[in-house]
Amino acid sequence: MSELEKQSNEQKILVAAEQEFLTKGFDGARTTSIAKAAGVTHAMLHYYFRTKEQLFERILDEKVRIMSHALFPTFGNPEHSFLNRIRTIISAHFDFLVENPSLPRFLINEILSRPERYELLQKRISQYSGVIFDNLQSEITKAVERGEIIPIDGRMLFINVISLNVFTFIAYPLLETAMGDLMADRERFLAARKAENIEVIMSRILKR
Amino acid sequence: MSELEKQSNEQKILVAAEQEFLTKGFDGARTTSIAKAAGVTHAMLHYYFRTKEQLFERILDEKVRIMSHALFPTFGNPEHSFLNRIRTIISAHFDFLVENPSLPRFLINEILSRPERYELLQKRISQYSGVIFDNLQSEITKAVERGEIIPIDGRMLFINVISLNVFTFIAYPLLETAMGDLMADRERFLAARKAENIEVIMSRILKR
DNA sequence: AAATTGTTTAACAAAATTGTTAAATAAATA
DNA sequence: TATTTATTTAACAATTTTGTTAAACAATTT
Repeated sequence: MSELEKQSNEQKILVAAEQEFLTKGFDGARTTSIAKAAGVTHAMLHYYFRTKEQLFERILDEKVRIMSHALFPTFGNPEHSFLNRIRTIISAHFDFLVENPSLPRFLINEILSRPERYELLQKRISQYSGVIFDNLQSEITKAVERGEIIPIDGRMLFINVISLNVFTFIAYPLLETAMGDLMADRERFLAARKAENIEVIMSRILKR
Repeated sequence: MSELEKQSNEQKILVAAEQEFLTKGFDGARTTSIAKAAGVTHAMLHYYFRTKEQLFERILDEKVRIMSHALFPTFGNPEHSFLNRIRTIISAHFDFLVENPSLPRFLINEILSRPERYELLQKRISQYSGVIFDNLQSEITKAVERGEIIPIDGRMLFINVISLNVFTFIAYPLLETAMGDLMADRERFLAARKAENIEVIMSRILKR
C-alpha cells in the first residue's frame, strides 16, 4: 500500500469530519455519517483516530489555529497612515471570513458549550493578545498626536471591528430571510457589507 | 391533586428544559438530565411532552417570539429627533440582551443547524420586516432632508446595530479570555460597551 | 361510594451510537 | 520468499438515549 493511498484515507476522513463537525457541531455529528461521507467503514475511522473526541480535536485545533492567525494580524507598514492600516486589516479579516464563513459559528459554539475547551483558546490567545493590544494602543496614541484620529480604547475598537465583520457571517441565513432582495446576490451583498464595516469604523475614529 | 401542583410539574420541566437547551443545544441536551434537574422521572417528562422534539419546540417557539419582539421595536415618538430615537432603540435592544444573554447563541445555533427550522423564523420575521424597513427608510429620508443625518441604507444601519449589540453577548466568554482586566467587572464592561455601540452608530450617521 | 379522569412509578423495549476485536488482506522489509 | 507490519473488513459488544406500557395511585365528578 502506497504512502499516498494511506494518506488519502486519513485525509478523506479528516475532510469529511471537518464538513460534518463544522455544520453539525460535535454533538450533532455522527461518526458513521463521517465514515460514510469519507467512503470508509466506520471501524476504519476508529482505527485511525480511536475516538470521536480525538478526531474532533484534530479539527478544532486546526480551526483555532487559523482563526488566531486571522484575528491578530501584523499591524502593517508604519509608513502608511493609521487609517489606511486599519482599513487594510478590516478588509483582510473580512476576506478571511469570506473564505471561512462557517468558522465563527463553529468556534463560538463548540468552545462556549464546553468550558473545558476554553483553555485551548486561552493558550493561543493570551500569548498574543497582551502584546497586540499594547501595540495597538500605542499606535492609536501616536495617530491621535498626529491629529489623524480621535482617542479610543484599542480593545473597544477591536471588538467593534470583529463584531461588524463576524456577525454578518454568523447570522447570514437569518439575515437572508429578513432582507430579501438586498442579499439576492451574495457577492454583491458581501462587498457592500465590507465597505459598510470599513465606513463605520472610519467614521468612528476619524477626526471631525 | 390541585391545579397548582399540576402546573408546577409541567412548569418545572419547562424551566429545566429551557436551561438545558439554552446551554447545550438540542443535540447536547438529554431528556434524562432535564427530568433530573426538574426533579421528576424521565417517564413523566415524556408523559407531559411526548418527545424531546416537542418539548424543544415549546422552548424554541417562546424564544423566537420574544426575540422577534425585541428585534422589531416600535419606532418611538416622532416628536423626538431621529438620532435620539435610534439611541433609545439601541439602548433598549442592548438592555434586552443583558436580560437574555444566551438567547442569540441559542437561536443562531438551533435555527441555523437545521434548515427545516428556518420557516419558524420566516413566519415571524417576514410579517414585520417589510413594513419595518420601509418605515425606517422613510424616517431616514426625512431626517436627511432635515439635515440631521447623512443618507444610509436602513437595512445596513439595522445590521450594524444588531451586529454590535449581539456580538458582545455571543462572544462574551471568548472576549473575557482576551481582554482580561477590561472585563473584570461585568456591569462596568457592559455599560461601556453599550455606550460604545451608541457612539459608533451615532458617528456613522451624524451629519459632519 | 363508584366511576372517571388524570398523574406517577418502575420496569422495560427499541433505536441509535460509539467503540472493540479477530480474522483476512495487502504492503513493506529482512 | 518468509516475516513483520499496517490496513481493512465484518461481526458484534457496550453504552447511551429515547420512548412505551401496565399497573398503582390520587383527585375529581357523578
